Amino acid sequence: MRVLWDAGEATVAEVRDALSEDRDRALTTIATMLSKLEKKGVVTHRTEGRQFVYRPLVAETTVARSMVNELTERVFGGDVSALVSHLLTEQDIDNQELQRLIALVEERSEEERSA
Amino acid sequence: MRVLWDAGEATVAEVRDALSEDRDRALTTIATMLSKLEKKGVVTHRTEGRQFVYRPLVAETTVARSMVNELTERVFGGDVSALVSHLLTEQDIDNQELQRLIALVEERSEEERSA
DNA sequence: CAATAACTACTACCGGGGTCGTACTACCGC
DNA sequence: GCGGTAGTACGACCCCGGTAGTAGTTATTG
Repeated sequence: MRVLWDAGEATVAEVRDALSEDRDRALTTIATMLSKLEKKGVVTHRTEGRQFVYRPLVAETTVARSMVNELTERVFGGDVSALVSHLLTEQDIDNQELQRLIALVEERSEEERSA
Repeated sequence: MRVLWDAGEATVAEVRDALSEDRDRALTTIATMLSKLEKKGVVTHRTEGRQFVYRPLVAETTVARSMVNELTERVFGGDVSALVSHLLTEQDIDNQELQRLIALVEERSEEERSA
């Protein structure tokens, strides 16, 4: 998952190490997960010595897109504005964050105008 | 779930009817779901005649908040701006939608300034 | 060369969400 | 009063994601 996105590729042990701050899983747990992910087609591996080096097959943004879409659909009936509105009113957003959001939206607005 | 949010309260049959556009489940399916939801503490029911009338116990915005939080955490490392940025660049947003977003952000910005 | 360590393969288990069938109960119409 | 029906209770499955143990295989090392 995330580890592979960040590292580009990694062995089972490397993935486990990268995840070790989170919690300690058995090595076989990681190996099983990676196998299952491979069976699902989202990662692949090559053999290097006697280890497997795994590599993601789907881009992080692709997954992000589908997850955001799913959430927008399920929770906000597909209305992106409703999601943003929720963000602005229900989520904790400090002033600094708000400034960044304004900058983002304005930037996008610029692009749109020149397009 | 959603049906109860919308209707305020509903019997098993009403929930099934409201969901029937989606797909046809057996009545017992709905009843089981509602029981499980009740055991989880998110809905409750009163008895009216020989039917149960279910009512949500948690607000929709509460659930929305936790789901959005979870997504923001898992996918964007807790960075709300990253989520919005993703929305602006990766998701399909038409001009009209963008205008609404701008209005929303500006409105929020106003409130912030006067606070 | 033999013991051990490093890895993967395979299988199992658990919990949770979703689906339903069967059993039970109480009411209603005749 | 009795049969049928409307409705819930309970338990059974299935699938999936996460976790891990055990077995088997290959390399390493003394």
